[in-house]
Amino acid sequence: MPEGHSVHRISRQFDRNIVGLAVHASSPQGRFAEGASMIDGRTATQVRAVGKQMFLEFDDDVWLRVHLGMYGAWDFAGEIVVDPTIASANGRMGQTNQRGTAVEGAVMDSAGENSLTSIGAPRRARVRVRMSEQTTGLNDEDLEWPPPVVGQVRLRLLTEITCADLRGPTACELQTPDEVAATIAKLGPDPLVDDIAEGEERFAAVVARKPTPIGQLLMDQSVVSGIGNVYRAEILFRAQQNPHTPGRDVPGEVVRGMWRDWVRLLSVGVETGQMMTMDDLSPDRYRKAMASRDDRHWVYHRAGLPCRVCGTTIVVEEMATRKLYWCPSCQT
DNA sequence: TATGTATGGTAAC
DNA sequence: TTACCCTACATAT
Repeated sequence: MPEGHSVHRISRQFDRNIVGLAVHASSPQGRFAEGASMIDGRTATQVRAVGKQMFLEFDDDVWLRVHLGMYGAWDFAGEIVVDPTIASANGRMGQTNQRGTAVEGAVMDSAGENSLTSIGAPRRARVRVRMSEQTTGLNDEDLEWPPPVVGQVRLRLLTEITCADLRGPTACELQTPDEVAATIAKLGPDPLVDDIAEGEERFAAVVARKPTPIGQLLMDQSVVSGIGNVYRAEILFRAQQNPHTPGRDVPGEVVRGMWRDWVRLLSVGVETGQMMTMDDLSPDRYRKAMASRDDRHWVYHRAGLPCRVCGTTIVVEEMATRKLYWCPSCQT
């Protein structure tokens, strides 16, 4: 369930647990057997996340490109270094098992949001982690090593102590350095990869000459990286923009404002693991939001419900084959 | 328990 | 334009 923030979080986990180590690679499902055999035995040397794609480099200029698509997921298991920000976003993560034998170091309790966050440094814990917005604690059956393969695992990467399983990706392939560069070159700016000011220039320049509706441009990964259907709807609402306005007709300062908003939202998303788009509310708007319903979004998935700001019914329509939610009154 | 939908993108038609 | 990847979750039964 990844928009850009998820991929950057996954990349962090690879950086902490895989990079610098030799891996045993396999394709239990069989569909990436050839690629896995090419990786097998090599050392991971660096990881990069750009937009919704992740690139993992191995010895001898062998790169793995992964795009999770809609269903893809990485599951980490074994003894992993837990990112404190990831731990803080998941109350159940790092839970000790009943026997209490499998956990090393200080681990947060089942209530979450305590020790790991406050320590501010990664700790080792033996856990099973789904790299989306949910994690599971440790059960006795998870102690088996290597972990039993469950379901369709396209690629398994094993170090001495860590297991990373990839399921259901849209893309999982090996690339040469030139191919990696070409793939990245086709992508629009990513606030966590590119210089913020340069990214703003690139984004604004492209939007300024496009007749395409701004609602489509925000989803176009060659225009800006990492924005998906949720962030698109929310950014448009926060900027009070009609999704149908041609890019070139959106005031330049508004376009730049949307980039800067994405910079902020992505940062929040990476730190919290959640697409929180109602963060910087004015006190008045905040009260209204809290009074209406326990939800994280302004308009996403709220078709038929009253706008949190003006009460107008939120509408849904198809744009670029995806559902677009917006407020016809606030977004003009 | 079964069904429908989804945060994405590519390839085949 | 459609199939597909083949998971997770919400909702219906």
